[in-house]
Amino acid sequence: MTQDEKPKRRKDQRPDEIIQAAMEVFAECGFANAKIVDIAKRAGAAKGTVYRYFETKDELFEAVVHHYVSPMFAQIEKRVSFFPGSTTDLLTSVLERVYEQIVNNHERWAIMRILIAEGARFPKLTEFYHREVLAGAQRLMGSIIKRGIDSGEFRDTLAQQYPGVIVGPMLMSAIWKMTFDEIAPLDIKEFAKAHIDLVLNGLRHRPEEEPQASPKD
Amino acid sequence: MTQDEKPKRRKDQRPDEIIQAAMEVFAECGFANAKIVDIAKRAGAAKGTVYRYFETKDELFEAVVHHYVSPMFAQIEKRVSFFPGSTTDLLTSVLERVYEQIVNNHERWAIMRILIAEGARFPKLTEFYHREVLAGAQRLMGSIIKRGIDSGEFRDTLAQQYPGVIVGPMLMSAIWKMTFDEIAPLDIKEFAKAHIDLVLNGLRHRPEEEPQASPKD
Amino acid sequence: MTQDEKPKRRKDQRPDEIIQAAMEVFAECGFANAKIVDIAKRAGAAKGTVYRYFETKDELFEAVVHHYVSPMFAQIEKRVSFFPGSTTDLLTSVLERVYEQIVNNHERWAIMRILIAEGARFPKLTEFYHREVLAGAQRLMGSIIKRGIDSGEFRDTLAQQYPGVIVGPMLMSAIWKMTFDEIAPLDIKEFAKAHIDLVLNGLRHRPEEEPQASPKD
Amino acid sequence: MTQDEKPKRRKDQRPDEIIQAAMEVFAECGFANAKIVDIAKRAGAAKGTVYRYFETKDELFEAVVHHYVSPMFAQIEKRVSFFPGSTTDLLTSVLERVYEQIVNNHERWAIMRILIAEGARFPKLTEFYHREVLAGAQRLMGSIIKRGIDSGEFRDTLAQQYPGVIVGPMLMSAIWKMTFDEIAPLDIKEFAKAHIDLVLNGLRHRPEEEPQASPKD
DNA sequence: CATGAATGAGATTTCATTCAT
DNA sequence: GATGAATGAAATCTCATTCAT
Repeated sequence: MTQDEKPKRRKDQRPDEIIQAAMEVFAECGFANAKIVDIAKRAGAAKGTVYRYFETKDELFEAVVHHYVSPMFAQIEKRVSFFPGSTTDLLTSVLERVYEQIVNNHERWAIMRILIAEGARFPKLTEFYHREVLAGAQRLMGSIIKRGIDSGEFRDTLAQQYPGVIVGPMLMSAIWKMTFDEIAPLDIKEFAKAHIDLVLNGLRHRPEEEPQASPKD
Repeated sequence: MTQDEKPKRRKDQRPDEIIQAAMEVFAECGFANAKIVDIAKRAGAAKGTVYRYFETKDELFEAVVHHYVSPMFAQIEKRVSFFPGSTTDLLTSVLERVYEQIVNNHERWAIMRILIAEGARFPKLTEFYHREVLAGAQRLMGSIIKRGIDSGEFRDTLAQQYPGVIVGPMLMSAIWKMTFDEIAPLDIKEFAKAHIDLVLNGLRHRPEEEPQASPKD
Repeated sequence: MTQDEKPKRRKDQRPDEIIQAAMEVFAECGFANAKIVDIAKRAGAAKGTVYRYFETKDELFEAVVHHYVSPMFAQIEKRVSFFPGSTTDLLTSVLERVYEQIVNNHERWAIMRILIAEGARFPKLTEFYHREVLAGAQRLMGSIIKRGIDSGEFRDTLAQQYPGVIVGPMLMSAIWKMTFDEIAPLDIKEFAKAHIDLVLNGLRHRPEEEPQASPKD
Repeated sequence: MTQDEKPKRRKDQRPDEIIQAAMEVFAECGFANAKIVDIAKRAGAAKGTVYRYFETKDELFEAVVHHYVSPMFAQIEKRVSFFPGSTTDLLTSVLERVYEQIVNNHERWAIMRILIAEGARFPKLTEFYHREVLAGAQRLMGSIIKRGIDSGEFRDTLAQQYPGVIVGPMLMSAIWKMTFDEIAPLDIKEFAKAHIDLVLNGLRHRPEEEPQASPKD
């Protein structure tokens, strides 16, 4: 069936508008406290309209996650493979980019917050999130570290298998922003600097050590 | 005929039993999805009994937080000031100890998870948590790093002012345990090793550099 | 297909239907014993529907009071000022009219009954009722008596300042109707006669007396 | 040890103390809103103690009514039959006495207020109240008026059969005191004066009329 | 398609009543 | 007898979901 029989006035922006509104409301209220009415209102629609596109609240939440989560590290991953400079520069650039997203793409982190909170109720989503985001992040970090090891810049550390030790502070800063920032504001730029400095120094070879082979002394 | 069908209730355990049951249910379901009936049942009591001790669900949650949160870093902080060895050993020991708590004191992290999720509804609690736990953790980490700098072991880094970059991975592992462990199990021991290795190397002086803050001499 | 199976709901009758049902149930049960479900059922609606229009039971009660209370003496007051006959006839007519309302407008008196019972919980409503009904009644009675005094028909009595002494028996009969009528039925018509006779004789000049307040002596 | 740290409970004051406390709480809150706990506390006892003496809240309320209601007009009735003076004086004295009770015996009127409110739930009590109080009041008033008619002081009016027209304003003032006094305070003394004046004048013969029932001669 | 009134399951909360100590 | 912790029925209120217009 062709889709242009009836030229739609709005094409079909409606679902997207709703997803966006839902994202906002979920981010503000969490899943359980978000009310469909509020989502509808924020999308400039009526309650019933939401149900034309999403059968249940759960399904709407799933749609939100799918919509906002997909393209996070995939993009970066590609650029990484063509990055010309040193791995130090690469890692710096990647981390800086992600920190920018913490400041700018508030929503993405909000999703993680909700999954942290109500993951038990959405095992499928949790898995999806893991597959789409976390696994990607791990792979990305792992490959960067490997690149550094291969190039002789980085030591051969366990960090390669546990990239969470690299990423962890970012998660912390994101959560802090969302939860404690009003009580104790966090200067993300400086935090990022501190983080990158720590991580790079933590990964780098110590000069007296032999590159490549780093037997414990 | 023995009388242990109904285990005797000592003095006034009831509130504590309820708090414990509540902790468990909150940890499993989050705040919004936890049902008072379930908490009561798990405490071996009836709905109404919960309300004898806690006027509202909110108040019960507050009690849970207050009960489980108090003595986290305060203890460690004292021991730190008397630690005889090198700061490297000290930091290692502290991190290891906290990682143990991630494995053993599941509940404490569950509280943070709920606060992350519903902090907006409990600003007082969020503040309380920050004051009792996070501020302590920051102070602790800050003082350890300062000790290392003063002793000449550590570089004078921004990490001193942003201890979150040290602690971040721990938070990540805790959240991972609670949220993604079934999908992708995390070996906390190894993770801890990777973390400690990264952090120590990240903080340590690189030999070619001049120690920036030599021990006062 | 017939269309009268379900009587059409015109525009927005729902709130009014609910208010009416609520009035009935409140009148029968009092405020505390009235159950929202019963009100809803009597309005041919479901529990939740009541809450679409009235946020709380209290608010519903307020709406009931506001709806049934407004135009009680205000109307009469206007007609009074144009009444052509003697004040004796006027007072007689007014009292008769109000007695008719006791018989016919059961609801209005029911409201007073509830306010008497639970006034403490609804100070705003009590004040509203006083302002809309009682103050009006007092003003009305006061002005009628003054008219009679000015015209020389009535003595200049304290009753002018305490019109409650005129109206009191009406209140009594209304309460009696609602509370004791099954035990000892009251013939309101005769009661009214007795009342009017007593009051008129109580107010009238005794012939041997000099009219105490002749028009501007 | 001193003797009365714990005041000795003579015989069994307990039930009476509870009844008194209940009276107070019922008067303040109405029946439905009165809580057994509060009654117990005010009686200086524990919840359970109330149930040693009164099986249910309803029964307690009945006891309260029985206790506070019994001896209201019976006493007066006897004194009336021996009153030496004129019926005018008698009626004046009776009304004055009852007005005093409005001011002093707040509780008795509170009972009526509750019966007005929740009479439907307590038909037995309503009947009891009617029998003990209202019927008595009617009889009393009826006999006084008859005495006045017989003595030639009063006209032979319908008021004899509807004594509510005499008593009505008292009820009104009592209700006013309990419900509207904070909004518009009522000077009961003056109100009583106005009432008595109206009633006496309303009952008295008008001189030009032939006494319809002349004193036996 | 869009709407929002209507629904009712389900959650919280209250409090009369019971009963072991 | 007295106590007050425990109980659970019953009421209020919320909100996801349905469906007639």
